[in-house]
Amino acid sequence: MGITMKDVAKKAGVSLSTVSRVINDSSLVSKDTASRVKKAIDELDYQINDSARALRTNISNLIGIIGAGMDNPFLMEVLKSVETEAIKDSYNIIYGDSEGELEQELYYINMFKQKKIDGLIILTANFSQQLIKAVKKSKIPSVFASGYLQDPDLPSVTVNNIKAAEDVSKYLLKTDDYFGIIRGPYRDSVASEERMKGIINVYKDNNIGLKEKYIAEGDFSYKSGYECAKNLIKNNPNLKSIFAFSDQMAIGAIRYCIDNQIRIPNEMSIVGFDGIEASKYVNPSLSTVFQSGTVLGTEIMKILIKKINNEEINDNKIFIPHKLIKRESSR
Amino acid sequence: MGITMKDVAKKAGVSLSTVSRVINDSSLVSKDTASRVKKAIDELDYQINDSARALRTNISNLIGIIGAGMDNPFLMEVLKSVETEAIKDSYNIIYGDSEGELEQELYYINMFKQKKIDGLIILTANFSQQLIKAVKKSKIPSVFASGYLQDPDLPSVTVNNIKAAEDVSKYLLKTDDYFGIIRGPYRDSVASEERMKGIINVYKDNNIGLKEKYIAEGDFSYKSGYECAKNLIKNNPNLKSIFAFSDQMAIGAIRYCIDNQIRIPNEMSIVGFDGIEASKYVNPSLSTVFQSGTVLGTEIMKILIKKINNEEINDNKIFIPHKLIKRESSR
DNA sequence: TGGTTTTCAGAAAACGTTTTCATTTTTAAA
DNA sequence: TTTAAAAATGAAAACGTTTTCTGAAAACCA
Repeated sequence: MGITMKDVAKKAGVSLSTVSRVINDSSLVSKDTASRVKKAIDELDYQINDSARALRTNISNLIGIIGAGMDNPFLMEVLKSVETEAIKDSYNIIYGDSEGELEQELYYINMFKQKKIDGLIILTANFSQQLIKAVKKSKIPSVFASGYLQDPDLPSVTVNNIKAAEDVSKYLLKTDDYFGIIRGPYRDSVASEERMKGIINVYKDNNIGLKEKYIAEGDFSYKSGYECAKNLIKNNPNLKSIFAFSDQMAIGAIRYCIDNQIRIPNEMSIVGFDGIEASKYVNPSLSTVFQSGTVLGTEIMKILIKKINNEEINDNKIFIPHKLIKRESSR
Repeated sequence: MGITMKDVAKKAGVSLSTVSRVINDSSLVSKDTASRVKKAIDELDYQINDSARALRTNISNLIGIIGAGMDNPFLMEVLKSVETEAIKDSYNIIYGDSEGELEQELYYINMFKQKKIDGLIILTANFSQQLIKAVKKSKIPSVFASGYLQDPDLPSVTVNNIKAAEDVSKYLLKTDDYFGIIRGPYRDSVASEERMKGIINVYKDNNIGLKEKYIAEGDFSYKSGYECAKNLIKNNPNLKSIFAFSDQMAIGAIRYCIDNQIRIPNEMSIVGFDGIEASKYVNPSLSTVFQSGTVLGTEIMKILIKKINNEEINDNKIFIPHKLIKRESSR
């Protein structure tokens, strides 16, 4: 088909080995021949064949990402950041959307294994024990995002969900006796569980009972935020505050209040989570726990590349900073 | 390293060729041996090596996407849809974010060529003539999204930008003599130019002059929407309506009005473009031109797969439907 | 000068598939 | 039965790299 190393070798009057060495910046080739080879490469517009190289070296320069909930701007920011970091080391991102289904996750792991990916990133809001097991079994260097992992072998990079939820809880309980919670899905939800833990901590510290009826289960979407707000408010007529586990759900909740003439923040305080760009612009602007998707992505790649290169990792449980930002949607 | 076809062959007591045939569902292998081979594959948990296969067949089952502006939820929806379609045909998506820089675009094209991608999707709001030329030169089956392409060889899938802009213009001119425009970047912007054309058509039909001062250049972000609204309103004290070329910019513009006690829609009508999910939930809810990112993605893949398979394509300029949705942000 | 090290370059094997071609076995036809 | 055709299998080459091993040339040292 195209131009191969053979053509370059012939044109430059050297052997295949030499061309290969030039391409890989091997030291054991003289400047003279190196430049001659480079010239030939340029003139022929030679492109290396990565399949052949991958076959021979068992290195694909591919990093797989299994994601879900990509309608979430925060995860998007992470994805973009990961890509930006990856390309600096000449890694390409190969992306699969599992929609949170285990079956699909396993399917992608399989595909990615066949593609000989060098590293794997699990970028889903939830993950099940089976997934963790499958990732471990695959032996692919991996990093989990968005939830603390018990397993000491598997690195995770995430905001400190417990601490962040504590911050929000303390803030809301300053003006209120209790607050409604719009959490993420129960199933396999690591991050949501951690945040619940933080809330429970603060409730306990204040000797308040956290009742079941304060809690609604959403799926991080605008729509579920809207519905959950409706349920919470109906079940708790005196409710004055809501903590939603994503900005999108918080915005949905705001919309419910607006549609029902509930004034924010006078009659209802709403706090979100993530600090997506939109949170600044919605009306009322949204109080939220800011975390940087860009930082998250960068940290993920840092640790993943270390794993790929078999470098020492002193700490494989990374927490990225978070900050409670108070805006118009809360008192 | 791992299990290879050789191991399977040995275990099943057949030759390499036979194993290969079983894997590829070749008809010329007896049911008996086929099931024997399959059993061996299962028992050994054999995984094909895609590098080797790609080397031999020159088919990678990889589709490259060069994207930009992935903070735009609409493009994200397209990306997700493309991935969902692709996986149905066992294609994996390999994604590069060019940030709209030609240099990076070319870099990715190069990388992708080396990876022997089977197809290429250009998913950027803007594209330059150089990019088009480079794509064409690469000989990779390609599809452009989000702007009509002159070149008869290159397929494009997009909303009918001219028509959509005409719809909005007519709508706004019903209650107004003119309106402000927050457009996309001038540089290489195909979609923005098309929309401007639509606006100009309607202005001409109504014998109105479209003045320079009605136009502000944004970059599709919330922030630029905010800034552009500021400039437009300052330069046109009597301005009553704004048409923004993305929902994000429209939401930014809304925020500017709110911050400055300009009542929407009484004193200012605002119409966006894309119909992202958030447009329903913001306050006031946003009038916008809805287009389906999912449909766009599906159509892109349909045509791309045809190109990859060298199938006849009767029409390689596809327009997807759009619909002007009137909500609270406009009269 | 002769010998030793260092530097540079080539030959050839290997990576794991697919596929062509040849061969054997089975089935069908006579 | 014998022969021809069809079906099933195997051997081996090929895809385009990297890398080990070996050898030649150049540089260094005494």
